[in-house]
Amino acid sequence: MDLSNNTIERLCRIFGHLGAIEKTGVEFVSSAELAGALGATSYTVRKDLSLLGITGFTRKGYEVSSLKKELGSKLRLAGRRKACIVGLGRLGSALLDYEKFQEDGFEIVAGFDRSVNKLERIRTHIEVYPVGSMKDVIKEKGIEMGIITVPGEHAQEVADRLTGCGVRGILNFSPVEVSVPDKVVSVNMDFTNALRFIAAKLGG
Amino acid sequence: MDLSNNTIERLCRIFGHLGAIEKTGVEFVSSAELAGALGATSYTVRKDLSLLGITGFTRKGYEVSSLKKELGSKLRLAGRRKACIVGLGRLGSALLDYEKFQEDGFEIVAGFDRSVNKLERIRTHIEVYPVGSMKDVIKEKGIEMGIITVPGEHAQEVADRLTGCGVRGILNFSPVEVSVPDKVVSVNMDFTNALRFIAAKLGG
DNA sequence: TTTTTTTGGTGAAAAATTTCACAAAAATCA
DNA sequence: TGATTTTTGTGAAATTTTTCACCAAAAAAA
Ligand SMILES: NC(=O)c1ccc[n+]([C@@H]2O[C@H](COP(=O)([O-])OP(=O)(O)OC[C@H]3O[C@@H](n4cnc5c(N)ncnc54)[C@H](O)[C@@H]3O)[C@@H](O)[C@H]2O)c1
Ligand SMILES: NC(=O)c1ccc[n+]([C@@H]2O[C@H](COP(=O)([O-])OP(=O)(O)OC[C@H]3O[C@@H](n4cnc5c(N)ncnc54)[C@H](O)[C@@H]3O)[C@@H](O)[C@H]2O)c1
Repeated sequence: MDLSNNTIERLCRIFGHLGAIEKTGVEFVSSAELAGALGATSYTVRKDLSLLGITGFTRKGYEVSSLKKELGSKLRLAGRRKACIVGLGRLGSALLDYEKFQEDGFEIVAGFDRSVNKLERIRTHIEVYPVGSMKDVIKEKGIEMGIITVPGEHAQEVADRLTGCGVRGILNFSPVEVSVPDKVVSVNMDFTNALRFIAAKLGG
Repeated sequence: MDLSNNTIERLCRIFGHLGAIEKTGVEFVSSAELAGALGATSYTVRKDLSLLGITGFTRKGYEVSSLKKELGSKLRLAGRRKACIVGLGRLGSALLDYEKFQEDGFEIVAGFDRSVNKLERIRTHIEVYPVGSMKDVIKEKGIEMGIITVPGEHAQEVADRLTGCGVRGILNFSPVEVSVPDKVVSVNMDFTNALRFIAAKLGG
């Protein structure tokens, strides 16, 4: 099964949205409702789901809890994944303590910084380490994903280090696009570029 | 001229990358180099630029400074834009003091929170206000863009308020997709979904 | 000077993605 | 019961996006 990035992204959002629906106690959701919450069309939602072999019920829609379960297992979002954060400045330390990642199965189990000063000062219940111990900590804790929150100048160097330690997924918050080996999945979240995009769409 | 979102997004990234090249003093850049830095192909870069009527020089590429200038004016990224942040918690207050937005022409000129406590405690040189004064402040300062960093439950309400005050661009950091009037541009940055996407791509 | 190489520009082809159209199934209604 | 409505599932059509092929221009090399 070979899903496009667009499809994967939408399915992940559906998965997230199902969590919210679940809390309301609603049992069934139609493709049109999902589409509305996603900014997509009902066709697209149905097609995306059918690509995974997921089917709903005529005249009822999809059963919320079983859809969530199926998506979770088909997209491998059900298990727990361990992640670390490199760069414990303003942004990195905010992320370090964001409890909601836990709820979604993402466990931030370590923070790294090259400044001993930062490490000493930081107040968190998550263990923090100097970058030197990255290899050991990542191996030992079985960390799969790395979050980069260092200045752009150091982003590539950190990405190299992370992939060198066996990390296969990278979420990069620096404005510099990092290049990674083929097998590694990397996503860039460039806030400034998001603002540029908005400005460009606004025009005038 | 009707550019696709993909094209606009790439052009914005090129614009950002040109800033970095400019600092190195390099005068010309080829479509292949830009493509490399972007994770695109040289065809796409050339086509994107040509859609804007931007042309380069045979055997030299594009002149960095004039390309930046042209992109800036064609995409309206050259001027200064004023933005505000609503929700001054962990993330919002980190964004409030992120100086680099300034360098790119985005001026964060106000912060809003509904908690008086937060407002009193926050240490920043940017003016902060209770949400009640949003309308006045936005009008008075000419704020065009709003950044939402409140909990998901309040995101839609804040988006409504912002658009009600005339804000036309929204960058939403909450995990809840907000719906806005047609004329308003909104971008969602859902970190958890980015992690989900990575996890789904990783598989196993 | 002539040839070769590099790089951009662009219409056409190919590929990918989205939308559509409609059959089928089930709930609702008359 | 039988007609009607609603909603899924999906192959086909339409649209969009990307890639390709190849020409022209200019620099470099011969
Ligand atoms: N803070 C924001 O609101 C914000 C907004 C948009 C983008 N960003 C981006 O996020 C990244 C982090 O921003 P920030 O404001 O938190 O920066 P910051 O300067 O506050 O923190 C950066 C941290 O990274 C550490 N560091 C630097 N080089 C390192 C290395 N090689 N290995 C390990 N640690 C290293 C520093 O010691 C510091 O603690 C930057 O790339 C920035 O552009 C931040
Ligand atoms: N902190 C993170 O690292 C992080 C990571 C991922 C996503 N997010 C998302 O970003 C958003 C902010 O996260 P946070 O951790 O900074 O939250 P937070 O709880 O620290 O801060 C939220 C702030 O919003 C204010 N607020 C609440 N309702 C409001 C309203 N209606 N109008 C104005 N202000 C209001 C609160 O007073 C508070 O100061 C959330 O949606 C969260 O899911 C945060």
